[in-house]
Amino acid sequence: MRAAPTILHLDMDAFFASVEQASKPSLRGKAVIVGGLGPRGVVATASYEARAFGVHSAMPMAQARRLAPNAAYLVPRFQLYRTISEQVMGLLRELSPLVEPLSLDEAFVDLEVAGAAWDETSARLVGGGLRADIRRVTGLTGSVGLAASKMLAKIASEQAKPDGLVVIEPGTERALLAPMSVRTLPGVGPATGDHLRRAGITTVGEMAEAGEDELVRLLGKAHGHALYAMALARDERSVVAERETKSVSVEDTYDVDIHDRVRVGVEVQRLAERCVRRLRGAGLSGRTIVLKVRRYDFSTLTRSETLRGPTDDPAVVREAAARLLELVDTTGGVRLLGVGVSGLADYTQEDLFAQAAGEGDGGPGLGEGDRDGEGGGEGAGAGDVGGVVEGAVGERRWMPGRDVRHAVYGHGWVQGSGVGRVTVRFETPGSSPGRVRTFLVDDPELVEADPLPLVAGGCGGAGGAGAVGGVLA
DNA sequence: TCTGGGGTCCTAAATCGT
DNA sequence: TCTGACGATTTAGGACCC
Repeated sequence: MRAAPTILHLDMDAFFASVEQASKPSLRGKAVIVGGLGPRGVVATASYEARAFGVHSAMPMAQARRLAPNAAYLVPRFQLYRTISEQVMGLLRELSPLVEPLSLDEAFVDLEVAGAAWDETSARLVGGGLRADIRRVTGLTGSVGLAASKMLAKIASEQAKPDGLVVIEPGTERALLAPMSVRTLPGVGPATGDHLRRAGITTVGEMAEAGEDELVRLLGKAHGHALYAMALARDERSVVAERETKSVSVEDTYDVDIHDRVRVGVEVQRLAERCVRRLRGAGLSGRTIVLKVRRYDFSTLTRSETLRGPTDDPAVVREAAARLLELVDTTGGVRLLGVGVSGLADYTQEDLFAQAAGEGDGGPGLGEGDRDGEGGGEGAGAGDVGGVVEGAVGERRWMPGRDVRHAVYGHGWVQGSGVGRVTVRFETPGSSPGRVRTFLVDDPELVEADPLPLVAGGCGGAGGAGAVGGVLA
């Protein structure tokens, strides 16, 4: 292990919720909950104000509504989050070329290889400067952890939250870790945590005491060895900038279980097509097709088939998925269906797709495939892409949180809609909290709009992140 | 009103080739 | 041809992460 705290972990604070608060002044200081709004939605992110009510990520939305009935409930806007995330990652890459994003709101940075930091003082300086830059460029706060390994840097940023910076000094690691819960270690989730607890092990110190052989006996070879090393604060994993994709998949949970076998088949076909669109958008093809079925009782099964060679042909994937569906019993109903492709290869078969795709989805535009599927499972299976969905009767449904523009009142966002009306609050990131007005859902003066930059001046100091302003403008 | 969506990695059993 | 050993690959499931 290195001798100085030169691995940095950044974790943006309540990222999705914070972005929404930054773009909607009336929500600042309020409980904001972002997640799927359907009957089977779960919380993606809760603002710190909402956490005070006991709401947290992965909690069923229904439970969140009971705990915080007056919170603002919004659907995620991944396109916007991606844009902000790019700005932040751009700042990280100014510190070092070795940046490993873990998700939209988290990343590791190796400061040592870049010579950006070499001891505690210089590391602290870099971390503080980064936090200031993030606030200046995005208007948001992030927490920074600095330590000699990935695991410890991540634990440090956890302790720093919210809006802080923590350095774990080399030499102090084991003493720091010893009293902590085993659940602190990466790789110890609910199942492993229970397993260890039944063996009388609840803290990291007890794990280290138990010894390597005992952990291997309890948890298996790979897991046992890995966790024993972690318990001793040994973690040699390096920061890796580019990790290649191993699989691509799409799945939908339906608002109500599907019982009709024909309908199940139709859904599987659409999922297969969506999956291939994403696959192609990434310039990939794959050999193994996987069908995933979650039944009415939440039991989940997968069936897979490996082809002779990689494909990105929608017809081939559709047919494989259909064959796999024949292997599963869906009586009783299904709540989720998914289609995935793994065993990925790096090439695309140029012309096969164009032939098979035929008309309908506008052809194989690059990057296009990445845009769909993120609005959360639409129960009726409507192919929702933006925030507005055409209902069966041709009536527009406005998604809460969506940005809109009104010919007279200007820029605002959808606060809620129902019984033919839509309520809009008119405000922008730079304005003071705005007023609310209600319109008919089909008011022609009301149109969808793109999000505005969170900070005046748009792309700020993020050198080279030229696309940012364009997307937001 | 119980429990999302997109991934990664590991294990174990079955299967296949030599 | 039968039997066995051994490794690689396929398949299914589970745990974990954000």
